[in-house]
Amino acid sequence: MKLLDIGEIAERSGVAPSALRYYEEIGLITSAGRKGLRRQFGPETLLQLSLITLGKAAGFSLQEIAGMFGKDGQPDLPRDQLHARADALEAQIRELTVLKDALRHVADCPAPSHLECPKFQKLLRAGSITAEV
Amino acid sequence: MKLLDIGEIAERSGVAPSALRYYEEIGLITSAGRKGLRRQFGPETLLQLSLITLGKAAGFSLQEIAGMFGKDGQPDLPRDQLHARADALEAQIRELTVLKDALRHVADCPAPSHLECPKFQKLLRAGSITAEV
DNA sequence: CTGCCAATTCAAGCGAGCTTGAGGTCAAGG
DNA sequence: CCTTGACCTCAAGCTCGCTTGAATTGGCAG
Repeated sequence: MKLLDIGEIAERSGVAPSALRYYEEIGLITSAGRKGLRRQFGPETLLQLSLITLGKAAGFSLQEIAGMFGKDGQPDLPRDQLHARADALEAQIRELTVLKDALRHVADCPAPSHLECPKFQKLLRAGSITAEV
Repeated sequence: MKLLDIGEIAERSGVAPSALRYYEEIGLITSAGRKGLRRQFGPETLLQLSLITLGKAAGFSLQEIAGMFGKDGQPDLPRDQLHARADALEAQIRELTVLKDALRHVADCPAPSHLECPKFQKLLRAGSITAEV
């Protein structure tokens, strides 16, 4: 099995070496061992980093991401909790869709004040996050 | 026009008063004026806060959110930039979908190591975030 | 008019997620 | 064998997004 050192991982994943060391420190990833002082990572680390990057973009904390996929990329969680996570993601996807539609609306609607535009308000309310206005 | 003071806004939006003051400080929202010392907010602030909350959940920084919708809830950006933002959101939605599917996969796939499961790898690669493994 | 209580300011502090810098080690190429 | 440079550790520092606390003000009910 071919091992990669931190610079290689950094370059191919786009994650800075300092960040990779930090991730290891908090137990989010694990190095396969050391060559001298140098950490050696297995290639699966690249896949894990894809997941981590993905999760971060989604607004999850590193702790939450660690909870979804253990250090080794295996889930620590029981199935139903994973599905619950997936459900939460679906909800978030719906919210993002609302935001996206809101943006498209403001880009296109000629109304003077979007916040007063009924269509716009309806969009937001569809997000179900809206406070009781 | 009915104005609300900060406590009312906080309660109805779920955003803490200290956070609201902070948002005003950084120019993300604007108060309609003061009654004595007390900030008074127009009801449209509640809608703005919905957008802000939405944007935060999506992983945007307050600066980025401010860029999408100006202080007054009106966009500062030209149409095409707004559409570009929306496009970026769509991309993010696709990524989230990948993450969601990945979670469902790990919940259901009986394979010993998901990172080695071809289906799983295909899922990740579909996210197009994956480094060249 | 009094007193309460919600609101104010301002400075300091906090947790997350890294980055930076100083000083040290060591694997590999010439 | 020697140099180079990528790696190491550890502590300190930084940005973001707030929260907390102390000291003060002032709107409003009684």
